[in-house]
Amino acid sequence: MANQMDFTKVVAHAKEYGFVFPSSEIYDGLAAVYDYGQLGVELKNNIRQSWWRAMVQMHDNIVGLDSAIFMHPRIWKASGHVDAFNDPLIDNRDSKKRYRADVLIEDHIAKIEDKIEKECAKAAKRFGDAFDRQQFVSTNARVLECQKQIDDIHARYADCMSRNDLDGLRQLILDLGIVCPVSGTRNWTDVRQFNLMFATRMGSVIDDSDTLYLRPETAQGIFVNFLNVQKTGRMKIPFGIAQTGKAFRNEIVARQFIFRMREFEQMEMQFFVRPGTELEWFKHWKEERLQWHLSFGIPADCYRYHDHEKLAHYANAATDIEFRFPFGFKELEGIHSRTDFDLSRHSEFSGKKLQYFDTELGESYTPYVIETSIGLDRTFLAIFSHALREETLDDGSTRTLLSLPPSLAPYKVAVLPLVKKDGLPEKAQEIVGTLRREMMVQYDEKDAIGRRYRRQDAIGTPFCVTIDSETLADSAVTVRHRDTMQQQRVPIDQLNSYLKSQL
RNA sequence: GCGGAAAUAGCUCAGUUGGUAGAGCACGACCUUGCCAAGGUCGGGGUCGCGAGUUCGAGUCUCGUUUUCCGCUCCA
Repeated sequence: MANQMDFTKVVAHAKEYGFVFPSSEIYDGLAAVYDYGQLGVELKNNIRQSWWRAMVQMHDNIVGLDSAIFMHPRIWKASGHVDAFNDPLIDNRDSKKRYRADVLIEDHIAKIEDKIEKECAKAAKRFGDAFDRQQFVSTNARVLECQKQIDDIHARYADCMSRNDLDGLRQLILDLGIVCPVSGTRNWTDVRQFNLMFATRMGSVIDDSDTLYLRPETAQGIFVNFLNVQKTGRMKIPFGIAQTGKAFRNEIVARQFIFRMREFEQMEMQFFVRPGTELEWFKHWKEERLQWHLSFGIPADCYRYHDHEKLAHYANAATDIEFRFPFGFKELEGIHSRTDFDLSRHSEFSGKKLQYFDTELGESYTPYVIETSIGLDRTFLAIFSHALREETLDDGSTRTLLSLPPSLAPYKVAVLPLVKKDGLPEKAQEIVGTLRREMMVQYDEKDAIGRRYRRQDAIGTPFCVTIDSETLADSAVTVRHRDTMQQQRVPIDQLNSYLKSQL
C-alpha cells in the first residue's frame, strides 16, 4: 500500500496529541479497543453534532431517539442476529480451510449411517422378502454398534454445546478421527465460537434464558420504538428516526486502528416510507448523505459509491459510501433499502401490529425502510487522516498541519500573549474569558510565538489570536489563520462575531 | 486464525563479544528573547512490554506470552 507510512503517522499523531489512545494501555492494552483523549473527544462530539444537525435539526420529518444498549433477547432472534452468527468454527492448519464444527460432526455421523444402510442392504439381499428392517436394526450387532456410536456422538455433542465447551468439541473431532476433506489431515485449530454478539447476564428477564446481548447495531432500537415515536410524535409517513450510540461486535479480526473496533459508535437513521416508493427514497438518501460528507470540504474524489450486487436477505437495494483511507477505499456509510423485513419480523415475534394507517390511501400497511448507517469512528478517521499533512514552507522548513474543517476542530481559537509581561497575559485572559462562553478556547503563553502557532497547527486550531503591546493602546488583536498563515488585525469588540462567522 | 516483523523515557532512537541504562526533542522551575518551532541554567521522568530459563551476571542469548504493524483468511 502506497500510503503505509502515512497511516503510521496518522496513528502516531493521534496518540501523541491526545486524540486516540489504546484502551487500558498501562495493562498492555486491550485489542481493538481505543479511548478518545482530550482532543479526540472534542472532534468526535463535533462530528456527531454535525450529523445530528444535518439529519434531525434540518428536517421537519426526522426526530431523534436514544434507545438502551440492553434490549430484550428476542429482538436478536427477530433480527436474525442470533441464528445467523452463532456457529462453532474450526480451521485446518494445512489446508487453511474453515469449517463449522457441527457440520464436520454431522458429516461423520452421516458416514456411520451409510454403514448401517449398507448392512441393511446386504441383509435385505440375503433375506429377500423375509427381511424385516425394523427387527434387523434392533438386533444386528454391527448395526447396534454403529447406532451406539451415533448416540454417543450426539450425546457428547449436545453436552458440549449446552456447556459451551469448545475444547470438548475439538476433542470430539479429534477422537472421531475426522480429517479435513481438502488436506486429509487432522491438524486442527481450537474451536471458536464466531458469535458476533457480546453476551452478558441480567437477573430479571423472564424468558427461558437470562442472557442479554450488547447490541450489535443501533437500528433495532429504532424499529422496536417505531410505534411509540410515530404515535407520540404524530409522525406522518414518510418520516425518519435518528439515533447515535455505541454498538458492539466481537470481531475475530479487528484491525486498522479505529477503523474496525469491537466497541464503536454508529449514527443511524431509519426512514419509513410507503411501500413502492422505497427505491426513490433510496436514491434520495444516497445523494443527500454524500452531500453531507462533501460539506466538510474534502475533495469529491476521496469518496465513491459501492453498490452491492449480493444483497442481504432483508434488502432490495444497498450501497456503501466509501472513503479513500490511507489503506485504500473502505466503507464509511451504508445506505440500505431494508423493505418491511424488520417491522414484519418484530410484528411476528412480538405479536404487536407494527403498521401505519395512511389517511391518504385510507389503508394500513407495514412501512418500508431506508436505512442510512454511518460509523462515527470511521468518519473521525477519515476526516482526521485526510486533514493531517506535512507542509514544506517557502523557507524550506516543514510544519505539521491538521487542517480540520473549522466547525469540527477541537479548539476554535488559541489566545496568545506575545510576551509574558507588560500586562499582556492579563489582557489575554480577559479575552479568553469572553470567548470561552461561545467556543472552545485554549490559552498558551509558553515559548516563542512561532512555536505556539505550530503547536496549534498540529492540533487543528483554525485561529490564533495574538495580544501584543499595541493591543493595550488600540484594543485590537492579530488573528492568524491556520491554513494560510495570514494575519489580520481585528478590534476586540468584533472578535467574537468575526470568529463565529468563519466557523 | 495462519505466517512474518517489531516492542528501551511522553516522542524519535542509540546501547559494542552478556558486565551498574543514554542522547535529542518534549515536560517543570527560573533568567532571557519576542509574529511563524527548537537561547541559558537547573530539574523530574525508565523494574528496557510481561513471565520463565541459561549464566557469577541478561536491555543483549533461549522459550513462552501480550500488544502493535504487514500479508493471507474473515467481515451481517
